[in-house]
Amino acid sequence: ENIFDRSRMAPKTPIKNEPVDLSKQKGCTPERNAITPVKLVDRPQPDPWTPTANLKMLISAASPDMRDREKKKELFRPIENSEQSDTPDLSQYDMAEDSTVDEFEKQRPSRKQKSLGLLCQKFLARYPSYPLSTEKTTISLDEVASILGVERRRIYDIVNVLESLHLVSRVAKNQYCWHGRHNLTQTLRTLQEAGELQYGELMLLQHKEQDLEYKFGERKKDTIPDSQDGPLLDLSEPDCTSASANSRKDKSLRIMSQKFVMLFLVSKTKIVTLDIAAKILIEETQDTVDHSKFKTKVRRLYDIANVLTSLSLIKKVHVTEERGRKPAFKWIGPVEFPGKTDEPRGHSPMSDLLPGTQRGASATGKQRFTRHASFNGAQPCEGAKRKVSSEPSSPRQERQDEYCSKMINLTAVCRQEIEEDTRNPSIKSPLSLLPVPGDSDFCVNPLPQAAFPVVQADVPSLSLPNGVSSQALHPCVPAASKTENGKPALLSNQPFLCFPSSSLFMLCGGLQENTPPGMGAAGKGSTDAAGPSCGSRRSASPSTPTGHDEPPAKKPSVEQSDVPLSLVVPKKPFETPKAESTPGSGCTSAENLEAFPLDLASPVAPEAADKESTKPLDSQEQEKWSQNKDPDEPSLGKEHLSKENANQLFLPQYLYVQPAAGLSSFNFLLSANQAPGAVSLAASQLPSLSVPCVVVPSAALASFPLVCSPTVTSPLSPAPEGSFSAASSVNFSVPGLAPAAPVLIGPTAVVAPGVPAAPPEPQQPPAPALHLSPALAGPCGALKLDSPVCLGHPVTLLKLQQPSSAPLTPKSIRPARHEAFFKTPGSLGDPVTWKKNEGNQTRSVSSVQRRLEISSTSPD
DNA sequence: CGATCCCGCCACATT
DNA sequence: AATGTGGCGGGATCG
Repeated sequence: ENIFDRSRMAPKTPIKNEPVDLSKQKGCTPERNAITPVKLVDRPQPDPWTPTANLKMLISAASPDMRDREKKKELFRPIENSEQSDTPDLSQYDMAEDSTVDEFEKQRPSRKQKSLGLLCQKFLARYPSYPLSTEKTTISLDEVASILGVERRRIYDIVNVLESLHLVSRVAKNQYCWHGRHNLTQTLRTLQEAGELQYGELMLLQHKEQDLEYKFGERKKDTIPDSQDGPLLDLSEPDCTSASANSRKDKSLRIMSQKFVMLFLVSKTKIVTLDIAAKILIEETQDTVDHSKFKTKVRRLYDIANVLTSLSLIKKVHVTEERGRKPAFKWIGPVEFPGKTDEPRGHSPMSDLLPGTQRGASATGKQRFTRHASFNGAQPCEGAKRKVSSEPSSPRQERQDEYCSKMINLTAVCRQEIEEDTRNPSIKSPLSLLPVPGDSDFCVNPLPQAAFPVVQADVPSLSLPNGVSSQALHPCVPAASKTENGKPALLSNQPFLCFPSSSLFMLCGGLQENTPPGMGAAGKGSTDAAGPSCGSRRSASPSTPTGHDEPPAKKPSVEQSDVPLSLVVPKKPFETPKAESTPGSGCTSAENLEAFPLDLASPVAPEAADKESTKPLDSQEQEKWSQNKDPDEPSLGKEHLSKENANQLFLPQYLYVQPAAGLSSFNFLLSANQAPGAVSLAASQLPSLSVPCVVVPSAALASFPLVCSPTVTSPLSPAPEGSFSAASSVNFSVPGLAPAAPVLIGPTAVVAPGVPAAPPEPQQPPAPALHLSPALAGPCGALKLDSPVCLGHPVTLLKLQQPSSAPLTPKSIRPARHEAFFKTPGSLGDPVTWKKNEGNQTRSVSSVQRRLEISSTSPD
């Protein structure tokens, strides 16, 4: 009702902002247009009394939806968009005018009408929840702001949150790409996994203390010299404050939003009180926490909560604790994500988003440059950039990591009594990794690379567990398969294991190229197997893949999952905390996510494949990535097998990559074991290159060439888009990487490919290098990679450090965490292997192995 | 009076 | 320097 008033009023208000210029708005995509026919009017200036009022009016006039909505709903509640609207408007208008006009005073729009929640609903109403894959809808901030009648600032609030869930991705300045909820499930799954890592323990405890927070020890990071992880984590966080160096921005709403969501996903009760969330999010500081800081945090949480409420993911409730009632929110979105779910990266799932925008990188917070670097690296492809001129991305990338996390205590969360609902026992399962595929084009983002680094690490750990899980999803996969005997198999199951091989595989497969990303959607996909095309991303179906969140089974599956995992799982309660400190790992969660896609994709992929294969739906997707995949493998043995496999993997196997086209001379060797990470990275990042790979059993590198198409080809270079996509994955593109990453390996354990390594900056050679051979580094960086170098080392792993990516690595960190989890007592076993530094990763591996009981020895 | 959270200043980033 | 982003918190409203 008020609304109307508003409208009328509007005219009067003086405007301040107002801006509205429609001019620019261009539009967006066709779809959009269709949807919203109107755009807006004109008029800007007016004389309105209230500032916004006029805008609103305009807006309303313009978009039917909005209006409806407004009226209808009050605030939050979900909206569906309906479109019904139109008609009414007119009438309204009229009405409005008549009546109120003067009163504006009274009526003022009431604060509620201007609430972010309502605004968000309006925003969401403008776009389809499940847009066709085919087109991408672009969103112009200016346009939307004017249409909705709000200042741009408010739109940023909404978009930032949506971006954290991958419902949109930033394409360029002032431009966002609407993805809808297709990938929401995947995103949530990823967040859940990340959340478990970070907060899992806490949750377990939850009840125990409420607030406890432990501090996680100090993060350790010690080991890691360089990188990334450390930094991220650790530092991370400061939250704000200081600003200083790290970008303050990094953290931001986006990250906060992801963390907030993570808390819900990890919580058994699915209810999180604001104060607890705020404490957790504040991370470190808690103790100290200034009251003001806390207050600010809460404020932000309200902002996020309003958006999430509009998405119908949460709802407000109150919990009564000892002290009394406290405001809280309950998760009402999907709870479980069966293993997979989507995967598909086909479309562009989140990964896209992530990478593209910012997420990817990350790395340290501080250096922003990195971004650039990354870009460079990544970019090579034109593709990437092509799209937007201004890409946004670069900059932000990093942020995420940053502070990842510190995790904290959440504990409390659960316990309280909630008013509304009770608690559910449910829960989550564990971890699976996510598969996320990346890809996609739409987003364009160049930066994918970053991500993967992390991945590896993580993956391993988790993965297995679920059988389900699998997240695999990914596309990647299989191709190669076989490389070594069994390995592949392994892959499938285990995440980790797989990597190596998988990665390779992927690469190989990829090589082929992918079709151009863009291609039509449908067409390409065709088969999986065949599919070289991987790239395409999307093939087809728009929605299918993931299946929307909704439908999916959310819960059902859930339960199952948990159990299985156990192995790896995280649970490690206390230890972890400190142990790993997790520095990095934890943090990254968000990033991870992002990262995941990339990485995961590869590694995981295998698994995914399996599942998928199983599943019907995915077929498409599968296709994509799979291209080659071998379904066979999937086998399912999953766990068991995997273990075994794993072992195998760990064994000294290495992969060799030959130089391929892209790289020129790049040769890689990966250790099978760790490689994963490495590999993955590569894959992810680089879109372009394809490299032939070979795996070498232990020693002999040379010999086998496996797979891969030697040539690469990738004419197109899908780089940009494709990169992730399955196809992409396949290829290695190294471009970016190459430089950055040094792939090389260190003789021993390397640790980390993932984790540790991450050098902060690309540019620098990573110092981290812990192991890397210096030489390599240099070259690599350059891009050029000299392969030779690498080769030299016997063992080695790869690590890529990417320049930009490097930062990314941090994400990897996560893995570390895993380690922690894993960390078993014994892990230390190999001397060599585990170095401290690497420890993390390595360790994790080891532990894993252990779990697996692997005998593996060290390479060589 | 506490819970919400709009509003918009202003710092930082990108053009 | 202009413009895009978005942290942040005062203080107005709501309940």
